[in-house]
Amino acid sequence: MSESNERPRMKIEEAKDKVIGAIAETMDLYGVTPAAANLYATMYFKDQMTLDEMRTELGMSKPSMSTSVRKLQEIEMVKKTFTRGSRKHTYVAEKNFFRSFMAFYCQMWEREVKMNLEAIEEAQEDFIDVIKDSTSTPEIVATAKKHYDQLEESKKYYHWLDDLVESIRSGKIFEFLPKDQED
Amino acid sequence: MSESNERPRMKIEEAKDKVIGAIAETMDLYGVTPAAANLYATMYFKDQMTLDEMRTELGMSKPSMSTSVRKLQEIEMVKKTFTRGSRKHTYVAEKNFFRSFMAFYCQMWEREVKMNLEAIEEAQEDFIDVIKDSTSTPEIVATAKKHYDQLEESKKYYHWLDDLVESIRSGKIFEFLPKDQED
DNA sequence: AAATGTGTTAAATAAATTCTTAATAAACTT
DNA sequence: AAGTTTATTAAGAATTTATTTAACACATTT
Repeated sequence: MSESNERPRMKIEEAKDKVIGAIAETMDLYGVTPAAANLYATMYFKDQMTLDEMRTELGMSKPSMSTSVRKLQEIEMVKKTFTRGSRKHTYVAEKNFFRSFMAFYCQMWEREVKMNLEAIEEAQEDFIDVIKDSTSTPEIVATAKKHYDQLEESKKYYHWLDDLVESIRSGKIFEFLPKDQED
Repeated sequence: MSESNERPRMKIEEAKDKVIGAIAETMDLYGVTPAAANLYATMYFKDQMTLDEMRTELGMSKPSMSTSVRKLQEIEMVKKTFTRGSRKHTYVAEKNFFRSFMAFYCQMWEREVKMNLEAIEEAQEDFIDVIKDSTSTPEIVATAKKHYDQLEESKKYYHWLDDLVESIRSGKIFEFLPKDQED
């Protein structure tokens, strides 16, 4: 077994760990738990993993792996695969960062656009009511109008963000910014 | 004072609160503390604020406001302004979401590109050493090569992300995706 | 120069989140 | 159909993070 090829084996592990550390560190700035971040980074170098393999590899509990892998599935960074003959579920990490980027940011931005535009529409209606209200003093009307206009202006941004999402989803953005740039 | 224009005044506050709530909720998904998120959203409807005004407005401690506003300055969503005659520092919220977007994501992505590319370069050097190492078995060499190629492929993504940052910083992206789209 | 007002830092408390152990449910095998 | 394996859910423990209170430092004014 130990044919003294221990050193290169160790070096491979160290090299992987450098990348795993960097990926995990950036990921948990993305609102992912440390366990999920480590898990994804670990899976990045594996073909596929079962929950038990994850547990032994990361030295954590199985439920922790279960919830982490589910979170990663939600943001489409991990997919469940069908492995014939094994009763255990197997999971594969998305290794194409373009797809991870698309899944993560489009989901996040769409949510942001939806939530904020809804709030803005409601608020604008309220401001209009105040402007039309005869009991409002001129000063109050002026304030309402100012806020209304500010919100109206901000909508441009949310529409732009929506366009950005669409151009990423459709792949059109890669006509503007090619994937394989030379420099 | 109370000329029975209480109702429109209240309605304005309610309308603002709807938007403040939405902004704050999306913001703390961005790795900002609740206090900072609420603070920014509150400042969004104000011309400028001092630390004491923030404290009374949000009902929180002054150090909390101090650290929050500093965090917001770091991501360039708040700027310090010079107010003649007042000893208190005054702060203004960035109200142009395009600029906030630019500051926040460019900073985050640049950091990510830098960190991960550094780790990748180091790891790739290690993999090359393993490949050249005479004590490495063919199987180990194959593994090292596979990982090396996977990292090489991933670099395309980071270069693309870097290009994206550049096109946002320069404003070139708005030639591709205009700010004022009609639909 | 002393004193007041303002902002920041440090330590401690409070709150929230993450992880684990234990129990339950589901699915597959014999 | 019973038993075994696997995954999930629920509840509890522990760590981490956020906020506050208290002390400090700085600056400005008198």
